[in-house]
Amino acid sequence: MMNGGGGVVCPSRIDMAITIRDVAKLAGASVTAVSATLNGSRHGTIRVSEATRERIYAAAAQLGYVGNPIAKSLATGKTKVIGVMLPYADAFVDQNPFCAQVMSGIMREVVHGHYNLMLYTATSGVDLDRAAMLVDSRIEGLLLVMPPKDGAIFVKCKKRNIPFVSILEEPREDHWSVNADDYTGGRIAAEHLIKLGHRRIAHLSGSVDVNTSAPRKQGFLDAMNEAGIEVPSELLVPSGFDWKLGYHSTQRLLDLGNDRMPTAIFAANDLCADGAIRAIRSSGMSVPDDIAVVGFDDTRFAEMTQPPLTTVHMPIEEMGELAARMMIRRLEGNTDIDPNPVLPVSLTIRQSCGAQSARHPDETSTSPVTLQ
Amino acid sequence: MMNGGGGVVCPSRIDMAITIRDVAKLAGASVTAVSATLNGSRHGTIRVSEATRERIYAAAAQLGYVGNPIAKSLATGKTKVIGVMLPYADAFVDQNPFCAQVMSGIMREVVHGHYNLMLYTATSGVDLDRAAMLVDSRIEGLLLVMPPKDGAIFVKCKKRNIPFVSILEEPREDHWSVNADDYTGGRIAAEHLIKLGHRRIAHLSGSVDVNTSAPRKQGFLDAMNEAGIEVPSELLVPSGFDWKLGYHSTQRLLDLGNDRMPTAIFAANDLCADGAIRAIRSSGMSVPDDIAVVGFDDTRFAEMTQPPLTTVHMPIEEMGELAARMMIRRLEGNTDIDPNPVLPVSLTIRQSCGAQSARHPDETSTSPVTLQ
DNA sequence: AAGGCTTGATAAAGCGGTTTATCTTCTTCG
DNA sequence: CGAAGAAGATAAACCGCTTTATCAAGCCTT
Repeated sequence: MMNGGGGVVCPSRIDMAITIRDVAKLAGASVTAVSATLNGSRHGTIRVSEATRERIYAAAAQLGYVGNPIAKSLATGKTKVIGVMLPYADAFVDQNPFCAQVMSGIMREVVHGHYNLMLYTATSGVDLDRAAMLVDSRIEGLLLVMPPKDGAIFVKCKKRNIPFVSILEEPREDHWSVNADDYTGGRIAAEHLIKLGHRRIAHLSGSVDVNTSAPRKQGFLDAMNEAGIEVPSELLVPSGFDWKLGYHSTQRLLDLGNDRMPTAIFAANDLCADGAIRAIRSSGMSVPDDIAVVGFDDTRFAEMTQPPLTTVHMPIEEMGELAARMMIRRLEGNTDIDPNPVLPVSLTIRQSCGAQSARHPDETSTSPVTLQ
Repeated sequence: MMNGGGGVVCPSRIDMAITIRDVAKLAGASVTAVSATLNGSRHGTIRVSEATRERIYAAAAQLGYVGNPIAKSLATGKTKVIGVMLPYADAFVDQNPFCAQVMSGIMREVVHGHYNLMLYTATSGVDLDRAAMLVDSRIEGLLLVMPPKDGAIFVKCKKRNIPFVSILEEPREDHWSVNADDYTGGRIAAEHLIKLGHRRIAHLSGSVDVNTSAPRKQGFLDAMNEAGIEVPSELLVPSGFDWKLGYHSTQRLLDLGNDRMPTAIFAANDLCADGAIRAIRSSGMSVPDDIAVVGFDDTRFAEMTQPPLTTVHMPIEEMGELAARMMIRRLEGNTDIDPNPVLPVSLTIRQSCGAQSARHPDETSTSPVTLQ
């Protein structure tokens, strides 16, 4: 022994946390034994007797040992961290609760699976793809919320060999994704309005570079077509996911005059629908009496419009949850996973479509009717 | 060359990324040289000639070398990761853009400082303090958004020696925090309403366990007092930060009858103010003509109420930004930092107070008037 | 009694970086 | 010309943990 040969051993590690060696020393056991015990892993040849284990637990407790996840990660190659990439769109993220709700779902599942969550966002001026460069080997997998079509980010993930699941991206052969049935959503919105007797129904469509816009529109058109109703092009207004866009688009519809104006509007999403409602009401007309409005998403915001919004319900939190679960199962070697689940949508009926009478706002949100 | 001598070198590390050793070998330099070069650190005795550096850069580029942050963290003791702890309150987080806006600010600064962001949230059923247990040595510092009063989380951070900055927590000797001037906010809201001729002004106060509630109320009371206006207790209604609470509290005020009903309401926050507006309008009265309403926060949501909300402006994103900047500066050894900054507030005048006439909704939000 | 399991335990080799200590050369100067 | 310094480079220790060999008994077997 004699403390020989080893050179200068730092005598007092200042401000250093308790290490596994400290525990081993105090317990009179080997580092190996401590590691195996504390990880509960009956590893290969490593066996620890009950007595030793007791001493190790006691020592760990006494020292207040909390391992070092960084060292663990380096040794195991696993970080237990999942990344989430959020789109940046100022008003969108701040005004639309969609992302917040997706995050709620993701968070729940991530915590449940004992993972941690690293957040990435494109900041103004820096786009999603550049933000993707920040993604490094700190994370085991990446969840992409509403990624841009064919973004360079996919290429980067593949090159770095980081598995990813995107939320709201058209299902693709080589991508894992979680989607809602936008097409059917468009259909049931249209069918509902048709059933209520509407014939002149307008659609405010979402921006073309967002994946959900096209199928929602197509579902709407198909339903109209099947009902034998022709949709004049003046009622198909390119709009967007912002309420101001919805407002202006609707104003244009109102400008068509009494005979050509629609009696109902199916909007790209809830925010857009809200814009429509505002435009209608500020022109002195009533929702739903003069013009009915149906939205899409059924975010928390939909209960707050006046009147409360009838809207296509997407299971938003569930989508976040599912994406996270798929990722975790994949990371843990489970191969029995549907790579492109499409979640069903339904119709949440509140007052903006006229199918349900107006009531006090605090009652409405608690008991909307759900169809389909 | 001959690939000789090295003993059993694993010939094909499957799925392994390029390491610093690979670069060194290809460049014909030492690992030390590569590390020093790539970090730009002219470390103590380590000098690298221009020629060698060239070769190293070339080799790194050729191999597509992207270091391993985990290994780096283990070696340096720094992770370049900052944690953010968000409060969990379902509707609150999902409906109120406050947290989203704070996060925007934080994110901007974190990215700018070349840090990464780890997100923690209390999930339903698991409270903030339990969530704090998840906070481990992966992070260098923690930002707490609206932490509970005297939460166990503070104790834990201190025990683990993790520096933290909280956003919206009463300034305390031993805590770093970023706050807005809630007290003055209460004052200017009251003063504004008084100037507009109101005498019977009600206050819907926030829940007592939130730090901002008391000073906002006190500022309001002091301003009223200084103006020589007494505030009957029936006009001081305990409410909360949810619009439904605001709705119900306001209904109670309306039930007081014409002579005792307030002519103006100062609400705890924007959401609560929205509830007040709804209650007033659904009882057939007008905002601001019958009753004026002023909110607090000036979140993005304030532009969306009908009529658009006059509200006390808090620099929300700036608060997030500042908290993150304080943390980063602290982590980098800068000691010249005010540990308890209080940011000034102002009054954003829109239509709900009657000081500005109603206009089209899309114009209003772009040009609100700012006072103070 | 020698060999074969099983049980309990450990030293030591990574993981992929950083950083210290040491070692050549090559200048430069008294 | 010899010594001191500077420049350039590197081996090896270390960060804290996991995991693979390897070893030492103790207990059966045949």
